[in-house]
Amino acid sequence: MAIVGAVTSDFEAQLRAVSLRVTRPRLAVLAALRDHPHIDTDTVIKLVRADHPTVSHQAIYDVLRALRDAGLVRRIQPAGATARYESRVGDNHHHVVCRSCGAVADVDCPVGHAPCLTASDDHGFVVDEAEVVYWGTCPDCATGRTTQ
Amino acid sequence: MAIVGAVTSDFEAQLRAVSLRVTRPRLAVLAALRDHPHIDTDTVIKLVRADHPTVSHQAIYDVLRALRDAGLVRRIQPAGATARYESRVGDNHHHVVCRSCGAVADVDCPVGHAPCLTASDDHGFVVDEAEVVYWGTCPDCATGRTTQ
DNA sequence: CCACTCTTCTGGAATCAATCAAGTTTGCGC
DNA sequence: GCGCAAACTTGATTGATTCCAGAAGAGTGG
Repeated sequence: MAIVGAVTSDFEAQLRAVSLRVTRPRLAVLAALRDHPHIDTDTVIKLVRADHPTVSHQAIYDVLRALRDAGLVRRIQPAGATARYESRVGDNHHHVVCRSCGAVADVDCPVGHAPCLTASDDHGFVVDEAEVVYWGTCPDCATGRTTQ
Repeated sequence: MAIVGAVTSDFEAQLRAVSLRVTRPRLAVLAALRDHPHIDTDTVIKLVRADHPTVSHQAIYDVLRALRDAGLVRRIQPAGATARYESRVGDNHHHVVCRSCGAVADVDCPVGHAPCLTASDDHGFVVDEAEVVYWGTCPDCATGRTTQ
């Protein structure tokens, strides 16, 4: 598992770069986010416990919050769904969400930096980001309708 | 309060138009939504109980769901906040949300019909709506920072 | 290499929005 | 008015998330 080792030390560097201590739960969470682009909290807990059964759910919440505050991960929360996290940050991309199964896919932002849209009337708000959620039906749900 | 009576009968017409029974809780919820453009569930309960103290919270949730299913109100749920409802529907407008106090304001959509944006790569999804949330700081929080 | 300190993690309880279930009331067509 | 189905009341329950107190561990200086 030389590759895993190499990637783990990469995670370590990421953590040290933002002055966060390097702990097993944090490395495991980062690995889970690398392998699953749009992952919800519950799945993070399951994946982390596959390798480290003793990790508490509170640790996961703490880690995710710390990583979010440090800017290493982004939290997305489509209406009516539980929070999801993704490790792709910094390019201001958007998401397309399936109404029936909740699947999420990335959509590149043509502009690439925030805010990529300007409001017609901002009511005096200082807008720094425009978040776009495309709602629709994913290929699986559209064709087969078998997948739930 | 002749005006109130007139508006109440307007609500009554709205309900009948979508085959919903006219009940006091429903009229009270519609009145609350008319007076408060972006209202959360808890505030709806408080406002309705000001006039009808016996109305249960379950009734409010039922009414809001029925009105949403009927298309009379829209549910918006910015990440990290509780659900809010608005009675302005049908014009596909968007919202600007304050990061610090959660205030919401309407932003007109230049296109006016869904979907107003097209994804650069839709991953095979059939997109029917593009929801835009502008994140920023409202005038109160930007200047005084007193209103928190 | 060891001790110290502060951050992080563990385990458990609490909170809050929202939903579910059972029984009662009520709008509205007849 | 009658009766039925929709809607409401009461109360319990779920599920995601947060709070709290004490234990463990990471990083630092000796």
